[in-house]
Amino acid sequence: MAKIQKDLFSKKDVEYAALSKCLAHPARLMILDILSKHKDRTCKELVFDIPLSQSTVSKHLNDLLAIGLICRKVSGAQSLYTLEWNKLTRFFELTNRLSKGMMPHRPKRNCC
Amino acid sequence: MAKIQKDLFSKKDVEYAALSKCLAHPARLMILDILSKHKDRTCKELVFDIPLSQSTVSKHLNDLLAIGLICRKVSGAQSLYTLEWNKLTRFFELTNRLSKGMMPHRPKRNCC
DNA sequence: TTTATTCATTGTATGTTTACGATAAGTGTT
DNA sequence: AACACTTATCGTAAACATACAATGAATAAA
Repeated sequence: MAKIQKDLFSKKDVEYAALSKCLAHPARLMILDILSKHKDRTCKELVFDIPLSQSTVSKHLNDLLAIGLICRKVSGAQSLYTLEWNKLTRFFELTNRLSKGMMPHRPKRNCC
Repeated sequence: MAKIQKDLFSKKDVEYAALSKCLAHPARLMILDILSKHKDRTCKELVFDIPLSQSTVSKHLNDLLAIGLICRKVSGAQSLYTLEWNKLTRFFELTNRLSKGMMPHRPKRNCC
């Protein structure tokens, strides 16, 4: 019983949780950051910047691909990765909505 | 070798990844949402709203406690949980900063 | 056609997460 | 003191995540 029981929760929460999980690793944050500052990057270039093995970086790229945060284009012997801006924007918008849904209730003082 | 190699990445990325991981489960999102709309909640009340067992909800509460997103006050036989607004605000601010650091480079058209 | 380059995938080891039932530990009640 | 109530923790099990070396597959270069 390790799998999250998705059917028990709202679609919105499940989607946001899945996106959050993708941002829950420093290497994946680095990849997104690098891709946001360059039109595209090859796997090799990313491996050069990220202090992990080629196969591990490739795995992280797969995770980001799977949820649609990045895109792959094969070009000869190499793979070109680009950022999926629409998906990233969606995450930021969802966070904003979440923030706006919670923060209005914020009290003047905290408890702890 | 399953542990994230924290020393290989920036403090900022490690902190943001840890916070993201806490938001990466629908049950924990529910807890934060409920606590944002009520001054405090007992464990029992949260268990009533969340479709998981008492011990599992308690575990999620511990995770949120550990990173400082919520606070516990013992009151007689029960535990009162409250939201740590400062910590939640910090997450939203970090996301905003991340967004601002990435989005300026957004091109007019996407690749895929 | 060999050889090198690039990258995904496979195999493997280990640690973590999710989940529940059962139990323990505390408080309040009778 | 005995009982019920609330909650944390322990024990357990299965799935998932992290990481690397090795291998495979495809392209480019010699």
